[in-house]
Amino acid sequence: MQHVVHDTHDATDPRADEILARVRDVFVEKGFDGASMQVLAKAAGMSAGNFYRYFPSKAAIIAALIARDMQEVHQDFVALGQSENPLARLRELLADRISDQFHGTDARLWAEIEAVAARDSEIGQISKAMQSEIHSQIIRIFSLISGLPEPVARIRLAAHADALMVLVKGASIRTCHPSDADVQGATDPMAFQDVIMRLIDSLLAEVVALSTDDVPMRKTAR
Amino acid sequence: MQHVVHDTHDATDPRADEILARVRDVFVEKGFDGASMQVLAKAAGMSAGNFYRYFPSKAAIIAALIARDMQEVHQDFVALGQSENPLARLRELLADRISDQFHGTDARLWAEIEAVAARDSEIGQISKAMQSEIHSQIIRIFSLISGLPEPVARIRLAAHADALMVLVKGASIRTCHPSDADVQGATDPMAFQDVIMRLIDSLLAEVVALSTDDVPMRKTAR
DNA sequence: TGAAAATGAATGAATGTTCATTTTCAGCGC
DNA sequence: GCGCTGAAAATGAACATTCATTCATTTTCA
Repeated sequence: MQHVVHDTHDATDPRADEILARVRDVFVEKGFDGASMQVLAKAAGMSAGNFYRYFPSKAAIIAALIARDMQEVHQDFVALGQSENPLARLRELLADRISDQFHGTDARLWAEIEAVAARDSEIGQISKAMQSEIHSQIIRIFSLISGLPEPVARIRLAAHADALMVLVKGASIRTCHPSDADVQGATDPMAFQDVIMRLIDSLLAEVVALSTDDVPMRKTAR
Repeated sequence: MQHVVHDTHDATDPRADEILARVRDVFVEKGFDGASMQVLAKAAGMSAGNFYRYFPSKAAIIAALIARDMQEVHQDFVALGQSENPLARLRELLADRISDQFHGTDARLWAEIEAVAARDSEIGQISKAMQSEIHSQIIRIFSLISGLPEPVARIRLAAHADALMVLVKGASIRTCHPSDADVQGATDPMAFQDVIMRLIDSLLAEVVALSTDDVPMRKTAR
């Protein structure tokens, strides 16, 4: 986890950033509807009333939370693009995100956001914007590692980018499942991550393969 | 919980079943906390008070909803096991579940349940039980198509089963995303499903490969 | 001193759940 | 058919609680 130095003045109020960091866990534990403004305010270390000076609504908090994550991811991708071996670095980054002992709570927050996004249109749009952002970034990297010009990659590899997102999100959610003390169904996490990584490799292999292959649409020979 | 004959009323009140069918959409649209008991009761065509004669709590409704789905999935798998070409049938079934024009709302309900399961322990346990059920069923099919005895398959292929579940769930959620009228990020659904199916094929290929391969744990060339 | 920051009690709306009451209706003697 | 009966089915108004949001008041501090 190469934590990029958080610039104090990143077009974001550092105070708000501090609040978000404290508030995040409450959302993870209690969910969107489960976390009351009073509790959130207390977690932020201030009174309920004052809390509204920073975030005019609960949805706004989630929105800011998403924006914060988006920025982080964005920076990761920028760094990725500047790397001299983007493919290898991408693989590393994905492996990290799947093993995810660090951002383990991220997955639960994502699940929460995903559910909320389905009914709250404001959050829904922001969430969709974030997904779209990430998708674009992946396409950019795909363009790099495949050698295809970006517009072409955007057309041919859009589905691959989508699949990659599904894989990583699903795997990270599965990985950080809470209280897996079952003797029965407990799958070895390592083996699971290995399988997922092999799937990712298979997907990335297709991406690089499409750079040499000129057929835009291949009828799956299977 | 072995082979229960799928009689028309399977130890389940047909009335309750009818109610669940009507109530389901409300949960899909409004979410767990968003759907009030009053609204749910109205959707079921009865008063709030009477509603409690059928379901003692909101969580109980979700629980019953999950149980219903589980039964459905269970039957699918039983039929799968009796098929004479389980591998091909499994592929078909997965493809169906991914394309999912039918059960499109299922995915959103799943997302909702997943989020709720993280904070409501009752639903969490039931949800986990369902996942475990499905996992077992998949293992059983894997055992069939690989030729490995079931206990062995349960050990060697647990991770594959997990990965398969992640893939299918993730893909179906992504597929049924609402209002994808964007000109920008709209990925061709067909292409997406193709990629996912190729990943699934890759996974299933590993499953059948492990039947001939005797190495229990392979260090992945890293 | 005065504006910004912060408080916390109050408000009003919403909601899960309960319950006293009413409705429905099958059985039954006539 | 008819009135009676009693239990199950159904109602909808209340209850207690919770919670987002507001605001008059107090504190901070440059």
